[in-house]
Amino acid sequence: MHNLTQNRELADLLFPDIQKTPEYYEVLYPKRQLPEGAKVTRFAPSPTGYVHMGSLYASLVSERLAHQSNGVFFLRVEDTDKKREVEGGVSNIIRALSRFGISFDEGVTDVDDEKGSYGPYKQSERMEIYKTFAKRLVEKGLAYPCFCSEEDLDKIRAQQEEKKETPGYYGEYAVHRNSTLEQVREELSRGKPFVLRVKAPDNPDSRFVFKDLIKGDVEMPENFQDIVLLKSDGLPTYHFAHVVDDHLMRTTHVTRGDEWLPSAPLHVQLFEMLEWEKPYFAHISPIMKMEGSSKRKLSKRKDPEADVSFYHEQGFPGISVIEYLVNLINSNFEDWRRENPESPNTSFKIELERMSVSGAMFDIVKLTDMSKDIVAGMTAEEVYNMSLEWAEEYDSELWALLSRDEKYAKRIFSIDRGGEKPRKDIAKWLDVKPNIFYFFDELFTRDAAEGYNFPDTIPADEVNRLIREYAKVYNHSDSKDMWFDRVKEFCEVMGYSKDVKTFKKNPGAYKGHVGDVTGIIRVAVTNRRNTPDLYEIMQVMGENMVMERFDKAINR
RNA sequence: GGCCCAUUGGUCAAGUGGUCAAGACAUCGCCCUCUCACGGCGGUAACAGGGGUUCGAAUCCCCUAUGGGUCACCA
Repeated sequence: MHNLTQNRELADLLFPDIQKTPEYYEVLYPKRQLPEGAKVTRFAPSPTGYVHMGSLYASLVSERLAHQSNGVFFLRVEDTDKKREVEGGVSNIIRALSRFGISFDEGVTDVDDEKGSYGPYKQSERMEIYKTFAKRLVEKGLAYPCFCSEEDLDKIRAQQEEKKETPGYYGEYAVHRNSTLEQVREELSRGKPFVLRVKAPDNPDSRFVFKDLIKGDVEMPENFQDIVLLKSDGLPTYHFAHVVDDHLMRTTHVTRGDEWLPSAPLHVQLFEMLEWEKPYFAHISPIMKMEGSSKRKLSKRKDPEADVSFYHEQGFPGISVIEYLVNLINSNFEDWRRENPESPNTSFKIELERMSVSGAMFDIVKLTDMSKDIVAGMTAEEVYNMSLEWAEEYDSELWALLSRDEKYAKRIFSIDRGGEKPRKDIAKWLDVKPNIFYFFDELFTRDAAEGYNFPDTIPADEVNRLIREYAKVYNHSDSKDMWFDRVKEFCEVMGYSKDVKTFKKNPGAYKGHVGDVTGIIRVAVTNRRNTPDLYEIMQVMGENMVMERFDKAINR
C-alpha cells in the first residue's frame, strides 16, 4: 500500500516533466458563459476521412441539440491511434458534413487550423494535459503503472478462461497494482515500457445506476477492471481522453453511439475520481440494415450506402438525407413537416426522450420518397443549379448538355413544376439524365438505337400510319386546348375513340382510344411511355425537333 | 459465455393501465387523367411467446425465445 508521500514520489518518477497542475487547466478552460439551458456538444471522429451514416446521424443529433439551445457544437479530432490516421482525413470529414449543412462553432477547422478557446482540439496535441491529470490520479493513489507485456496479459487471460472467470486485469490478477516504489523504479531502470492503469474499486458485485437521456435508467455492474488510461506510447486511450477532454472543453451532453454504453460505468467512475461534474449522456442506437431475415448494423465494409459520400455521388440533396435522419431522430417530424411545409427543418426541435431506444432500419425507399417531395418543391432554377453542380463532378456529358443552353435546360425543368401538384420524378440528381435525355438529339439517338418502346399491342404498320398521318395534322402553334382538340379529331379519323370512357363502353367499335394514340406519339417523340405533359414537351423541343422525331420514328 | 439494451403491420413508428391500437413509406383496388406521375378515396397488414399483478395490460413484474451491442495498450 502506498501512502501519500509515496504516491507523490511515484507520480514524479513516472511524470518528471509535468510541472503544470490540474488547477492550472481549470483556470485556463473556465466554465463557459452561456445562457440557461444551453448545451455544449461535440462530434469526435478519428481522422480516417470516412463518415459513416451512423456518424452523420450522431453528429446531427449533437448539432441540433447545441444549436437549438444557443449552445456550442465543436469538432474534436480523436487521433490517438496512429493506425487510423489517413492523409487529408480531417478535411474530408469537415467537407462531408458541410455538404449536409452541418458546421461547427469551434474546434478543428482544417489539417493545421482550429478556432475556439478550449483547444487544442486535436488529441495528439494535448499530451501534456492528459499527463497532468494522469499524474494527479497517481498522486491520489488512483492510478499506477503496469509493466505487463502482451504475453503476460495473454497468460492471465488463458488462466481466467480455464477457470471460467471474467477475463481482464483486475483484483488479484492486477499484478502490478501494489508494486512498491522500489519495484517500479527497478522496472523503469531496465527501460521497460509501461501503461498507466486506473485502480478500480475491487468489488465486482456492486451495482451502478445512471440515467441515460435516450435509454432511460440503466443498471450495470460497477467497473472493476483496471482499464488502461495511458498507452505505452504515452497517448491516452479513448476512455481517458474522453473524460479529460469533455470536462476541460466543458461538454454538457455527450452524445455517442450506444456501443459506448458498456463503458459508461468506467467513464463515470473516472469523472468521480477526478472529482468532476458529470456530463449528461445520450447513447444513440445504431442504424441497421436488413440482411436476409435478420438485421445488423450498417457496415462500412459491406454496405456502400453506409458511407455518406454515397449520397453525394448519387446526387441526393443534402437536405433530403438530413430530413430523413431528423425523422429517424423524432418520428413526429413528419407531422411537423406537413404543418410547416415552408419552414427550414432546423426549426423543428428535436427531443432526446423521443428517440427510439432500438436501432432503426435504414430505409432508402423512404429516403427516396422524402427526397422526391423535397425536389418537387424546388424551383426549376434550383433544380438546374443543383443538378448542374452535381453533373460537373459526376457526369460530364450531362454537364455539357445542361450548360450548353441554360435557357433550354431551365425550360425543361419547368415542365410540370411549380404548380399545385408538381411532378415527383426526381429524387436525386442521378435521376435527371434518364428523365430528360430525349430533349437532346445525341442522347435520344443513342437511346432509340437500342430500339423503340412502342407497345406490342399495336402492329408496327399501324404505328407508322399513325405517326405519318399525325405529322401531317400536327400544328406547332396550337394552344394546349387546340392541340388536344386536334388530337381528338385525329383519333376519330383514324378509328380511335376520343376518350377512354367511350372506348370502354364499346371496345369493339374502335381500334383503341385516345390514350393509345397519344402513347404512340409520345414514344415517337421521347421513346418513353411515361413522360410529363406531352404538349409541353413538344413546345419546349421546338417544331423542328418534333418533326424530326416523327421522321426518325417512321424510318426506324 | 458474462454483462447491457431491445422486441407494436414488410419498414419507420404513435402509444406510459381502459384507444374500434394513430400516422407515414411500401403494397393492393378504385376515381381523376392524353400516358406516367401527382392527387383523392378505400383495402390487406402489428402489440415475439408463456406465466403472473389488476375489474381491466401493448403499457407493470417474471421466465423463455429472438435480435443487437460490448467484453483491446481501437475508437
